[in-house]
Amino acid sequence: MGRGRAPCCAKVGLNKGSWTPEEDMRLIAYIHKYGHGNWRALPKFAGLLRCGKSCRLRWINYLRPDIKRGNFTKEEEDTIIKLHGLLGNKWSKIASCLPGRTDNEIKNVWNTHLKKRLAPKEEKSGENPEEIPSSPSSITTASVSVSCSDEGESKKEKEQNDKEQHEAMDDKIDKIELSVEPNLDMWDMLEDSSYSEITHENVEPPSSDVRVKGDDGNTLVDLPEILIEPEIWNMINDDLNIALTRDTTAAATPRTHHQNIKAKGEDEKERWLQYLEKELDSWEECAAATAQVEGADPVASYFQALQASPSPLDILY
DNA sequence: AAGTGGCTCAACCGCCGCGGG
DNA sequence: ACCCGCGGCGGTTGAGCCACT
Repeated sequence: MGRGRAPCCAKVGLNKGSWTPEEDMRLIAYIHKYGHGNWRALPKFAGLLRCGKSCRLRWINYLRPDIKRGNFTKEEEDTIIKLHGLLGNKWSKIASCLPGRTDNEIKNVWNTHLKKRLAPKEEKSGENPEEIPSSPSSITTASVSVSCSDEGESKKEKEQNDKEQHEAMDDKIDKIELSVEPNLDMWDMLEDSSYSEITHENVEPPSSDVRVKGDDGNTLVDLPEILIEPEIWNMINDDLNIALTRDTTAAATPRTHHQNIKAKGEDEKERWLQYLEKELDSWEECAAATAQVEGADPVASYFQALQASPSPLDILY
């Protein structure tokens, strides 16, 4: 603890453990519509029985649009190894150099795979791979030009940090080459669609740009942008593909999460599009219905409807 | 088929640094 | 100068999965 501050949230009455699809959807829909200016307050406004930290972690490590799924490539592993040699256990810094990968993921990969893989070499060479090289000589064979991004930072901070990092690196090394993919700046994309950070001083969330009009042309209700932007659905694309690949009528062979991720293909994409269209209709129906009731929550209505008519999400979990 | 041990990874925990009041 | 709230980070945990016996 820092200076005796209170816990980030009152633990009593809050959900812990694995996230349910409903919680995921609530978080996605809320963040996509209102942003996450205040993690502490977010669960309250999103109707989630989670602490802010849990929401933040779930978003950053799993629900973010630019998360890359699947196994690490050889290039990515090499990058991690090299950067770990440079930076040590600075997982967030390493992650910033691997677009689509999270610090948590990298940490897991290091602890479960790379560390062990390097262990035999360490025994042979007598070196400890976890130690940050004390001198540039230990990495003289490499030559790196790193393009890192710290997505959570403001541009000013980012520039400053980048400068400091590069200066620090320059002190340690001459030049190291890493194959780093071009940064995927999904945040820019999201921010363009009224995604900017907000504070939650008022109980009422800000109004949306997205509205549905009634037959008379009057605005009926603010809708989550999930209605019109398929990109947001990509966040859960992989998981939904799992559901869609299952044969819901026959006794399909159960498949693991990893197997399903690998099973993606054109057929799944087609079926996904069909599901998307169907699902968007569901949202519109719920939104139209809740529009008749002042203060009604379209998200809540959506999930109430889901209980009556299960979607692939229900099959998935 | 059942038991078991190892592995994976999502999630939690506690601490730290920063910035605002 | 100090206090406090918050976001972020790194270490750790444990449930679920899988391979092997």
